[in-house]
Amino acid sequence: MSHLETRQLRYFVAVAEEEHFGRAAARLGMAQPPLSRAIRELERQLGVQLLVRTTRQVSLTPAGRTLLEDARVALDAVAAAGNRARRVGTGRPALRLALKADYDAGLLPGILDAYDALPVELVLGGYLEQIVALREGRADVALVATTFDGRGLDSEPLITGPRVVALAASDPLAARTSLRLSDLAGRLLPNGMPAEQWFSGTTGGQYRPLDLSQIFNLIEVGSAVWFLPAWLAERTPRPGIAYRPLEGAEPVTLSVVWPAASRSTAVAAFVRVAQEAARNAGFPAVVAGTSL
Amino acid sequence: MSHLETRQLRYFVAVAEEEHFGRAAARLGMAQPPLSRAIRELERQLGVQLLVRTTRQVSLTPAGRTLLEDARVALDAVAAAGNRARRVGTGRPALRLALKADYDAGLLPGILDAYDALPVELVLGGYLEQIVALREGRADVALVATTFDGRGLDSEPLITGPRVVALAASDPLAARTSLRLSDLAGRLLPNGMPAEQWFSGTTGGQYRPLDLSQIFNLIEVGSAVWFLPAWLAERTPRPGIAYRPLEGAEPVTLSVVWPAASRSTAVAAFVRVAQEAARNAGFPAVVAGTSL
DNA sequence: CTCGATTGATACCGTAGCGATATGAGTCAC
DNA sequence: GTGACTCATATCGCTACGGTATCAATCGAG
Repeated sequence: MSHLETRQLRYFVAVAEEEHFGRAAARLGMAQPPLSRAIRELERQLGVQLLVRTTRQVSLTPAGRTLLEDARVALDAVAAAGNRARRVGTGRPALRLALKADYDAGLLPGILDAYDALPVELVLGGYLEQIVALREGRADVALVATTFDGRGLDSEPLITGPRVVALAASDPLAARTSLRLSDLAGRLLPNGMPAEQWFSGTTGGQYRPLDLSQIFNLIEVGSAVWFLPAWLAERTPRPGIAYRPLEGAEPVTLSVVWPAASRSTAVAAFVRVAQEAARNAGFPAVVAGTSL
Repeated sequence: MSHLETRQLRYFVAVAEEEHFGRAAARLGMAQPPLSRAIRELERQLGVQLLVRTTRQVSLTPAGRTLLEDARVALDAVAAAGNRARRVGTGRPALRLALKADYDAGLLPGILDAYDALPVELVLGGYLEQIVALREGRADVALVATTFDGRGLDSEPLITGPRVVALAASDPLAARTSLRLSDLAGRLLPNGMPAEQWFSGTTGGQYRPLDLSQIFNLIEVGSAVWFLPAWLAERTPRPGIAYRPLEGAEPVTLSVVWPAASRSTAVAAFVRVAQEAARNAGFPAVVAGTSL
């Protein structure tokens, strides 16, 4: 029984995700025939059929589905091993904190002030990049503002607040004291996504991310609305923008997240400091209906 | 930047564990020169020195130590991915329960009776084999009777009881109502290990395992003593053997353990059934000093 | 100090296996 | 039925992996 190689798993993940040999091969930067052969060899090695191929469709068998899940975890673990070793060997040690720009609710200065165990490097990125950075060992800890797939990750909540909607002050809807999602049907988010799709679990892969100032520009001129946590809205008052509570939306929790396998004392200390900072920040329970 | 392959990690783990290229090559079933070259290439890829070589000694750098740890985790994850896929694809589904023979505290029949989600396959093995089987995906859940390295594993306690010592009924020490570890200095355990080493964190790799009947034979004739959980002793009364409480020993907890990454409902159901069975078994809080 | 033993590095070679190109075969749309 | 699409097969070239032979450095014995 020969050993599995990460190359085989990478190839399989590509095909399984694309459900298409040609696209998977393109994504991997190789031709389709050797990819087909590699997958066939993988199936022979495992003694298991992973994919059902017709000439028009590629679909996963149950074994393929479990392998897809497990292979992603395994590939992350391999990448993390390399990244962590590379990092320990080169450069001075530092705690790498994955952060979404401006999403720290004002806690960051206090945390960095109080955290003296190690210098802190910031790894900026959106929600998905944060999680991937943790899984691949490119970040040690993250501040994350959404519910997330917690496989292999531990977290502690820091602060919680309702979700609010940001719209142009001149918008007719700004006259209302609170809004519902259905009020915003037909409006667009800053990234171009229809507002009513926001809570329906879209990946957003096809929508381009923007930075905060671009977002606020779009909102001010009335060409977009946006959903954001109240603790973020409080910190960014803008004359041309009105924030209104969004009824029926789940509250948003800012959490500190780290790999469950981590036994780093530096990470543990950071978590403690962050929790302390959140308590001291004294976020009041924001009452729904408060005008921000 | 090229990708890490499991072959590179396997080679590195072998060299790092042996701290010797020749022995590592032998263990891998290959010649030494290509192994040296592979490690050098791995260091080049990571841009980090992993090993310090002199002609007489190979030792790990800090980066090498972290890579050794992470690589073992990653290799386990890869192996688990393959094993789980192989298993899902072939044969009927079953819950594979890793078990140390006779260590179920009598809970097993009740659990198997109540567990009807899936047929259950038993995977027998000692403590270490149980943990490895879970990590490599060869078992779904285990009943474990020792504290263990919980990295990547979740557990729930089932029952707890004091540790007792088993010795021949004719042994002079059997006249005492309770014993301390120091009373047993010079005695041997059934596997040949000196009794006083039992709690000093030995790996026991050099001592051969025995099955319960062999163990009890050795104890009956007075050539060995043994430490075991009270809930195991209760279930195996033997005329020629006396059980005495062991003062100063930690209580032993029987736990149900599973991979933290598992989201299998079959495993979750098993855990619930096992906890229920443990409650119903009505193990009384065993008072230290009780004669068994 | 010299010599042999030990151990990792270097040089060189044969080949397995990986990936590319060309082509075949099955299926669907029209 | 024909053309487009998609995966499988056939074949070839080359990379890179592993083996053998040898060198170089270190250490211990005498």
